[in-house]
Amino acid sequence: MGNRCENCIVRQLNSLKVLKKEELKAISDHKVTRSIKKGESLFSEGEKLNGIFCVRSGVSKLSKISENGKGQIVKIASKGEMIGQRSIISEEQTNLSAVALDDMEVCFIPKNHLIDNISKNVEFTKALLKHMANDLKFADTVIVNMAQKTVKQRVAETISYLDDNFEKDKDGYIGVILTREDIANVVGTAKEACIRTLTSLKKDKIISTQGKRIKIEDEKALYNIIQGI
Amino acid sequence: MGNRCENCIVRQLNSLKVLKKEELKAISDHKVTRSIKKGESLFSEGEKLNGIFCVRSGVSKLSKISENGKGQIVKIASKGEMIGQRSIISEEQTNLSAVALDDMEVCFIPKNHLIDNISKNVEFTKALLKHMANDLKFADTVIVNMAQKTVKQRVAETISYLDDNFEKDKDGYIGVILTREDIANVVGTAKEACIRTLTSLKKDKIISTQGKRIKIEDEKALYNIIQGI
DNA sequence: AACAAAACCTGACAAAAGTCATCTTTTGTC
DNA sequence: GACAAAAGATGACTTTTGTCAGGTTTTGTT
Repeated sequence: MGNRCENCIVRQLNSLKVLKKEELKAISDHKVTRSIKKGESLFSEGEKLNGIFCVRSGVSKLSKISENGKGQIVKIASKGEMIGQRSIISEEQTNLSAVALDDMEVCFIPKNHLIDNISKNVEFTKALLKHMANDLKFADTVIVNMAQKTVKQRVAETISYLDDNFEKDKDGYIGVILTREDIANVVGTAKEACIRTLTSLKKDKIISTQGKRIKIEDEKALYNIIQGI
Repeated sequence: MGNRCENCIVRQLNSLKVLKKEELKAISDHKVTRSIKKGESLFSEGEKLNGIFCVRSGVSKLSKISENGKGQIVKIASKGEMIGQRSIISEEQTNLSAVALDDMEVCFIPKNHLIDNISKNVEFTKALLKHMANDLKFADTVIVNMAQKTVKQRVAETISYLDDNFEKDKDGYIGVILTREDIANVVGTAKEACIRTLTSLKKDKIISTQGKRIKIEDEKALYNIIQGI
């Protein structure tokens, strides 16, 4: 396997970037690169993880199943994202499931090599800490949105989020392809309500679609909807 | 001020417990103990904090105002809780407001003394990291609940949460006194819907109330409601 | 290209929750 | 203890969202 962490561009995007060359080498010697096909699962809720996944390419959804059986997507993770850090840090089974939305390439980094670094390298721990602080802030915002915004506002917000955080394709469409049901599961609503909302946004020329692909046509109007104007 | 951190019981409840005696002394020399009256604010959304607050007694609500003007309570913090850590770690203005629900006693610990410890003491950073990982897990659960549970389930969940996490008074009532509106703002619903739900729970002898005080009468039934049974 | 499976869409209706208006009770203060 | 202010409660009505049932289109596979 010629993919050394030291040379991996993905690393620049996450907390691993603060590690020194030797530390990265140690990790690289023990990591395993895996290919995951669209629809396959990286791990499931309740599993005990033995390490984290670093996404090299492709996109994964992280979701949690509620008692009533509906799944809630809590995060869409793509290139550079590290998946599973939280449960490694708190040393407990994972509270989320991860499923590939694309064909993916991920590196699996065994737990003990990370824990070594957490114990020895304050910079790394600090980087993780900052990252987690940001996740937490984001989570607070999501809670407020869930609690107080309408389905339409949340759909608009989700589209805007995807547009901001993932590259667009050649035609200007948002580069992550989600089914309507997946979008509904991000938004926290029923598939039908999600479809209806998208239809209404299309009618108002705020977005356009082609199959599952979505393009924003009127950014300002979308923003106004998010704000509830 | 005779209250030295080294001797403070509250410290046992949070990440400060891993600090060594000398480190605590340094913090203690620079902390300021403050009394905050019921209804007063510790800080407001958007403020830049110069340190964190460690709660010695009393209870505070941490909330976020959404664009439509409604407040969402994200956390109820009581004895031992450290307030403001997140924004100190990510070095940005706070995303929450903190208001006292009780008369409170808090210790203000200036930022630079904490940052010292974060940089020098890996154990402390690790403790913070674990704490934040737990907060994040909890936040994920709240997101799912908000997205997928009914108001009744969420009200029940909130009562159960308060019952589990705060001491009860002599008569067995939950020890945190929230207004109906505050409960609604935790649950993410309107005051009226919250009141109606509590009324219905009373009718079914699942809880009883006396003024603002709430007592759980039928824990099992409450649990079933949370589960949507 | 044909087919099946999956995903998408729409209508009709039911349930949940929000809003407004009004009244009652509690709380705090003089 | 009287009073005003705040909080609680309830009814009537509207809006939002969920559910079910039925179609259509897209996608992937052979």
